[in-house]
Amino acid sequence: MERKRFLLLDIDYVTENDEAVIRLFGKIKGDGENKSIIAKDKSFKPYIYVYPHEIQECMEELGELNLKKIEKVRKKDVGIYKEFLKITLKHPQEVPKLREKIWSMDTVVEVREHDIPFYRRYLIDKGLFPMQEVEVQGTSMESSFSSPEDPCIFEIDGEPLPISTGLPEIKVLSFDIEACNPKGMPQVKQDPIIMISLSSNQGFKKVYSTKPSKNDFVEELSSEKELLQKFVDVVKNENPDLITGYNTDIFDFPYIRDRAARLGVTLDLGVDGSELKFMRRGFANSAVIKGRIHVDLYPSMRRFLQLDRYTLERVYLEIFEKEKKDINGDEIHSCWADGGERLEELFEYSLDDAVAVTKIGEEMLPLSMAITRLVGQPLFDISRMATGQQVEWYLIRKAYEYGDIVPNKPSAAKVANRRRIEGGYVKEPVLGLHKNVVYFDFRSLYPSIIISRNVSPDTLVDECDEENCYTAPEVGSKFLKEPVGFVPSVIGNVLNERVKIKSRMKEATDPRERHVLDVQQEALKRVANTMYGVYGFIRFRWYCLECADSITAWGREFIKNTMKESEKSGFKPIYADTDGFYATYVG
DNA sequence: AGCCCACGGGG
DNA sequence: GTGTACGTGGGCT
Repeated sequence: MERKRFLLLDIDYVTENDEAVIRLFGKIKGDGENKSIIAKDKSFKPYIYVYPHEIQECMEELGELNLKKIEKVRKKDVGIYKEFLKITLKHPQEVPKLREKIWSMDTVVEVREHDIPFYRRYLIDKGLFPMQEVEVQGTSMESSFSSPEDPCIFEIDGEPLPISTGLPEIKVLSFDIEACNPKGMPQVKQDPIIMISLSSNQGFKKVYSTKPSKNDFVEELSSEKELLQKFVDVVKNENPDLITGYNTDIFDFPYIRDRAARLGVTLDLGVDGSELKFMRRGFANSAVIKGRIHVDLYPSMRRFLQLDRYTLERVYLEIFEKEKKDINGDEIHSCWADGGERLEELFEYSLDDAVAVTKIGEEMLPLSMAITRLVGQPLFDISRMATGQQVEWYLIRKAYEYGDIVPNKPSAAKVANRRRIEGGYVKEPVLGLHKNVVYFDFRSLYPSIIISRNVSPDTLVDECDEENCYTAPEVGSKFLKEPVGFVPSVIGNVLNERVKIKSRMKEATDPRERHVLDVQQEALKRVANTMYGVYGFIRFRWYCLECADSITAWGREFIKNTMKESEKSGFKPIYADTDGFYATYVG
């Protein structure tokens, strides 16, 4: 038996001999080493929980189904211990087939944790975190691929071991394609791809095109087919950990896919030799390359920045505070047709776009990776998730650690019935120009209210003696003082961890280490500040109207009291919103 | 006011 | 893939 240690980049499962096999995609990093590994684990099985009316009868009824295993387990459900049946199945795809059947049984109240994707379940149960290292033991297998960067195929025997270390250097390759149409947006049926630009965070800069240039960063290919083949070859040769672009889910990759299909080019970009594929994520598609993380920076930028528009130019200006050179979309066709100096400009613009994406990635990816390492789900998923969903998956992992059973996702009917909550306190501004303005910041108000008032679905009670509970103003909801609720406990740990990291930051002398810690504490802050939101978002598992209303009620009270208090010290409040208030000092 | 539907980014 | 965005703003009834 041998051991392998690698950076965990991605995870999925495949079916081999009717059995689900988890695949961990990683990189063995060392002195300039950039070797891919695919570690397979055949031992993990899917499972769901069943809450029975009467446990013995239910076991008997379930026994008639062809299940792998039925066990009695005790799990905490919204603060109360209950006996559940844990049902192990043979294959993840049995879950959607069987859960309806089981749910409709007379002996069954409900089915729980039936909608947690298999690879996510694996990460949670094994305590693994993407973008961290993992150590596995097992056997190296004969590789069946013949790509230049042949991955090591490894069969896991035993438990994978999470290793807590710093983040090794990540290799990022960004790309951008150009295609043009005289009348507007290029049409995939008629307009070829005219150039593909690639830029890496390790100095790679190239434009491939079907026209020549006097610039030496441009390489001419004889046809569009050759151009696409070159793109595939470069990706395989560079073997990046991450592939980034801007709106690549919606534009670049679908365009490449359709042109490649017409021209007969195989887009075998995956580490396992698999082809580029598309995943339905709701209404939009995402482009998936197995074993490499495709991060479309566009959805990430929508989350991280608060802007009126999210064009690459606008985002670039926001982050770097300078303009990026830009060619108007309508002009691309004439630049291409005219040739000469205008074409040279187009080559430069195209490369500049890819380089801009690399630069934006260098600024923003560290935060995405820190959130990935905190939440513990793949970067591919994290980069496309709303912050509320990130928090939900963080809580699902914590629920597993705490021995709590996860609430079900609400049905469409339930979502429609759920009410949105009243917002924070807003005081209309006193109009005019004010001198000596100060800002009282309460952004961390909600997390601290959740902790200090123990606001959680599992501490919410109908009736309680005044001394044993906290009662929210206006709404009157009551929360037990003891024991510490699930969400308050999780937020408490997040904030404690953040304090620890901040003190480590103060001690750190290496500016790079300080930066890494700074990004980590930022990720913790974001998760803590979003966490109260899970109570108020109607489609969330931990939705709790009373909790959400109580938090904002306490928040309003707190802001108003603080405003009143500040007046005693000579301040005059002029404007307040949810997060704090402005005041002038009048003495 | 309430409902429906289109839109975002990309060239 | 143990799946099916999301929030908003305009036009219309």
